[in-house]
Amino acid sequence: MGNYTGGLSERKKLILKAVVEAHIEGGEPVGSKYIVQSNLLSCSSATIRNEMAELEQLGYLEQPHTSAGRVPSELGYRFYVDSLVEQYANTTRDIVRINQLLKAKMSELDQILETASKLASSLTNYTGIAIKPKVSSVTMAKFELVSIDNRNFAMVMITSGGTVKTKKVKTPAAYSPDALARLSELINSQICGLGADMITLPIIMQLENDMAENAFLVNPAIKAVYEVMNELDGGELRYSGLNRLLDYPEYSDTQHLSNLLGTLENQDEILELVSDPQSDEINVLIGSESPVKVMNNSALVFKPIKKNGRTVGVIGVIGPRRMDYKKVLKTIVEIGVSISNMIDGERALKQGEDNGGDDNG
Amino acid sequence: MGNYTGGLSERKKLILKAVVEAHIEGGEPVGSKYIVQSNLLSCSSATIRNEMAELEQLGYLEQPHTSAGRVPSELGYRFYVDSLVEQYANTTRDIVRINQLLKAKMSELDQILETASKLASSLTNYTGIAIKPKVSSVTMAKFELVSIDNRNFAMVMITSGGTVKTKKVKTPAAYSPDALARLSELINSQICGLGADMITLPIIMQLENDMAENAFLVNPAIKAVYEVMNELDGGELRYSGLNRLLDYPEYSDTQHLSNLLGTLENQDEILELVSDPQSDEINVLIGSESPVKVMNNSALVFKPIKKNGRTVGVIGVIGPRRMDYKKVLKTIVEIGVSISNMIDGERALKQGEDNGGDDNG
DNA sequence: TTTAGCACTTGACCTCAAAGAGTGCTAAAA
DNA sequence: TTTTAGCACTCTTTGAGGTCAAGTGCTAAA
Repeated sequence: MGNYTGGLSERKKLILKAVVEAHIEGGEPVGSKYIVQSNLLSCSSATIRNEMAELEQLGYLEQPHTSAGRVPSELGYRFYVDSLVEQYANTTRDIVRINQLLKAKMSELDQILETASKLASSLTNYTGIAIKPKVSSVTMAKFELVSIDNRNFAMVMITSGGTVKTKKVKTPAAYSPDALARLSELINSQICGLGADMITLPIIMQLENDMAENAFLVNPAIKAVYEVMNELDGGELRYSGLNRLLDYPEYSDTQHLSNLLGTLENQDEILELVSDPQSDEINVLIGSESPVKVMNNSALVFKPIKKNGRTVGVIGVIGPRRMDYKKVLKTIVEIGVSISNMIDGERALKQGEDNGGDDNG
Repeated sequence: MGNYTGGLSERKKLILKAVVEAHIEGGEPVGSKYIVQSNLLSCSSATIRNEMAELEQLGYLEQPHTSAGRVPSELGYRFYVDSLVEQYANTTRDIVRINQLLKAKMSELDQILETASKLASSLTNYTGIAIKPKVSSVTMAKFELVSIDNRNFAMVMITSGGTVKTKKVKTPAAYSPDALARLSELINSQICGLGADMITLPIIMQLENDMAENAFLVNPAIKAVYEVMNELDGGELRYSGLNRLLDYPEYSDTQHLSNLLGTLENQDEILELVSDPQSDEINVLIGSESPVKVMNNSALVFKPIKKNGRTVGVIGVIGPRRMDYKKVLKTIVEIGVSISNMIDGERALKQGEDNGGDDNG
């Protein structure tokens, strides 16, 4: 990219940019006169009108009705955002402040992400999202079985990613402490390192065999392992600042807002959306670029959070299509870097092994 | 109560009930003519008008403006609800279906409550809430320390209530397996059974003393304990069906809706509200009966979930003041019973020490 | 290629009158 | 004493009509 002009004259670009920014700010169609007043250009409104008519024909602008000003089309936003992305791809300034805001009692990733989402929301005035996304190929690194009473024990699992999960297991019959210790031993030696799809029936039968008269403990335990793996696989999705949606007239249509809220709550669609990012850096989905229909009038900006090259979370914001992309991109990039610094200790940006080389624009 | 008439003639009660139900259904002021048409009463509209005028003077009805019909006042709803509460206080039927709906992959209380909230929302068409409420006097029953690597370990804590919580602990220096075992031993003997406010400095210093050269492990561990206790203390609050709020014109005022969403998201106020129920059975807060100002036009119906006499959660719904209390009360009671059955195994309804008796409706 | 000017279109907004719903009150009926 | 019919009154809702301002497209001149 870099010098790719997109087929637009320099003046058209300026006008397009002016229209987009004016519309983002005001929310209303932008007329030729307004552009002239902002004197970014030295020409008359008639000239602007001609240019705008062409921009409309090219698909960058739209006209709600004959005598209204112009509004950016999806393509218009896309053009605008692409130019911004170049600009912000490698921003790392101003992060000090965000670092400070995030630093409060943060130790677990979940908490970091949730706080980050709140932060993103309050800094941008849109709705923030935080996701612990679908992580395929989770394996277990370590098990510990903790007795609660002789019919219940807690299963503590540490995944390859370092996440700790616990699950209470209720056994069909009373067990002895020895049986539990033996089970722990076996699971640690047999199951560790396996993914969900590698724990097959033969392995389970072998376990039952090895447990002899305590075979009844195997099934509930394995079930717990499965459940945890699936839980991790599902991911968790949290929003903050949902009420900020209401600040924008775009969502004054009750039906539309209702649909959006419903979709957001359902989680599945959104999770799928962000679990499969196009870029490892910042992603921007404008309107119908998102496969979720109800988001046709909205935009979604998000950024995967990586640790040692693996995606461990996502942060972002959701808002109207006429989102203040400038502010949002900046904020999300900064928060992203800040989180990376936090969870990776010093070496925040390690050279990716297969992430396709360099990323300095 | 039972036969307490509330000072109203039987006819006034009938009229009040008719007005409330008509308004709940239609959302609009109810005129005298409408009441006549529903022929629950055999008298003319003029008579109804006289009665309604009196009901208004008594404070049970309100008139939005001179030539509109009547709308129930808060007092009117309260009267209506109180009569319903009598009716539903001991319902236990129809629970079979709810039982089935809840039975999917339910093992942990968190999951049960969240699913119950969704269920409540979809059955009533209002917004469902599920809460693991503020539980003061949490103590720890058991600790287990699981090594991750020589600078990190996971702390597994089982509370007096049987909840299992884990916390990752990062140590300021590398530690030996022996040190960890020793720490585990000490914590289990010293901290178990203590509440958050009983872990005092002398105790911590004693621990450090006992750990000798491994004293550096004590502080991070104790910090983790504190964090878990506070977490439990805070409770967790989940909503489902937020979009259903939009089905009601009461929330078409954007500003109002925004405030409500903000309050709901903030959690603190709502948690406090439901953590201190007036009744162990079903609670109904109508409009300004709730101390949360933004809920003046809303109603909150909730029911504590008890296990062995201790409150372990809350389920309920939030909706407009003109809520279909009949349906909601029935639904919440039924879901509540269903959950109780589930988490208590067989003896779902233990003879309350102070819950007062039988319940075969 | 740019600009000035003008006719035209369109949604936003205001006013006004009519319609409709529901009341309170009075006087007659039960 | 209670209920009912009838009527005048009040207030909101709705729609038509008219004005206004914004912004355009187009033409002709610079």
